[in-house]
Amino acid sequence: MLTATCETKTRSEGTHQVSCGACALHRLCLPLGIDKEDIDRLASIVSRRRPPLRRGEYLFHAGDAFRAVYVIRAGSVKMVNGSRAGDERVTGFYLPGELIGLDAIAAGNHPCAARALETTAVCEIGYAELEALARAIPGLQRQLLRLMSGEIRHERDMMVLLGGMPAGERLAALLLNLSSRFEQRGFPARELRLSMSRHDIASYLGLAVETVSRLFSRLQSEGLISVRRRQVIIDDGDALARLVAAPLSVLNENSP
Amino acid sequence: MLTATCETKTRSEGTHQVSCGACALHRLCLPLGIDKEDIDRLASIVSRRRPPLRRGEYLFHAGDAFRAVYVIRAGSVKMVNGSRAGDERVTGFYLPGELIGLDAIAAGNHPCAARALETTAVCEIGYAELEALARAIPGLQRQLLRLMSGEIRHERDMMVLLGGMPAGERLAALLLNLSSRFEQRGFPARELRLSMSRHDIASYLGLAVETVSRLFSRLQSEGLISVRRRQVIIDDGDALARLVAAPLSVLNENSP
DNA sequence: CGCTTAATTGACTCGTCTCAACAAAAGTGG
DNA sequence: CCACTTTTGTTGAGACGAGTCAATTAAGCG
Repeated sequence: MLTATCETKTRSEGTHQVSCGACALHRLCLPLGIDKEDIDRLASIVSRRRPPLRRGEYLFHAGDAFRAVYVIRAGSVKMVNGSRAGDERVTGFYLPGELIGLDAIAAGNHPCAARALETTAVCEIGYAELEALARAIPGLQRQLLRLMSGEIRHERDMMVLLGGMPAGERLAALLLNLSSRFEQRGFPARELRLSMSRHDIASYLGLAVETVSRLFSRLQSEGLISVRRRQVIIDDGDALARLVAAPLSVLNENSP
Repeated sequence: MLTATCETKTRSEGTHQVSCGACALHRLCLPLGIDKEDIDRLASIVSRRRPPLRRGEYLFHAGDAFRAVYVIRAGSVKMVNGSRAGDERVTGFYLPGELIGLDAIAAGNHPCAARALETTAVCEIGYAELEALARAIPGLQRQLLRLMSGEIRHERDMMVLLGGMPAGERLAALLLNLSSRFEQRGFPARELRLSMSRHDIASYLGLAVETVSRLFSRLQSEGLISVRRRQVIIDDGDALARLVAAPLSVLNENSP
């Protein structure tokens, strides 16, 4: 196994072969707000996982013991909640620079599985080491807390979306969300190449696959987007945004 | 104003009049896993907010600058998302010992308002101080991260609930959740005195008030609970739990 | 070039929302 | 303390959105 040997060597000699400081994603990731020298200390506890995951492979399974958190380096990942097939639900999509596994701290094991949507490379960070280093580097602690706080906020927004918005607005919200995250990463904001299937999208948005498919068609026929399979072009982002912000029913302020 | 004077005095002289170590809630709250002496340091940055909030009063509003986090000492609070009336949505209910405000760290202001459901007392903890102290006390940092992680996990569970479960199971899940949290706090697990209105419950679960009302009636007629207004008795907790765990459709494992 | 999987579209069904009326508490003021 | 209004909760009838079932087309992939 030539490959395996090669990979092993890479790992043993090059835990921080490419420093976090030199990483293109450092503005989105843990290093944000950390001094140059401290970044090297961070890099020293980051290990790149040897072979990239291929489409469909699991980074970890639901129930796995929690040892490390991961940052997507390239590719994308979906979080899947639910042990047995059938009640499987996608709870999130993660792009390069995003940190996953933080939801496992409390219980000590991963509540969801992480599964690659395409060929995906990740950085692995032992949690014990991360926690210790966060104590030593104030900026790291701060950024870690910020990222977790942002995650809470995002999940809450999704709660509101899933709990109250009609199907069309859910899809519009997802497209806008992906668009802005793509843009942050240097991809064109209006040309999305979705790595996830309609099935994944439907599961994430709490809809049936058929509904998602119909919605893509409808948004296209209304001139808001152009769809060709997983290639989506946002033609009228403002209209999409207006959809999402749409005030539904007009209720009055009511007591406590 | 005798009361006001008294309260003011209490605050100025007794920021940590009742130490966190002596607090009945310390097993649920930040002090968990912290040494006795360190608890005093924690107590020194905790201030009790002077007059308790009365039903309907706000602890903070959506958009308020983020300065502190709060722990419910007594009473209960709802988190309300949405600026103007109409798109108001309840995103959570918080009981004694629970920490709120962590979702504000990332953006620097509160995304949701916190509103008292009944007479409610809180502890206020300046975030700058908390962050600094977390660096000095490993156990505190750990507990803070654990709490945030738990919050992420909980919000995610709610996402799954709201995205995929029928109305009846949503209500059942809420009742069971409240039941176990009541129990942790020393209240009887099967006799719930709900502090929130049907309207709040409906908003939280993403349902219409009428649907919630009907569901209470239905669960009662099925013998699972006994309802008299906000007094709920859980007669068959196992049946409720079975409802929640119910596997819906049987889908097959499907690729990436 | 078949075979399997992914995606689209149509017809019908069902759950939940909306509208509307009503009942029971809980305040409010004379 | 009682009539008053205002909340809060319950219940019914009809409408609509989204799910299910089913058939068809278009891609991947070996």
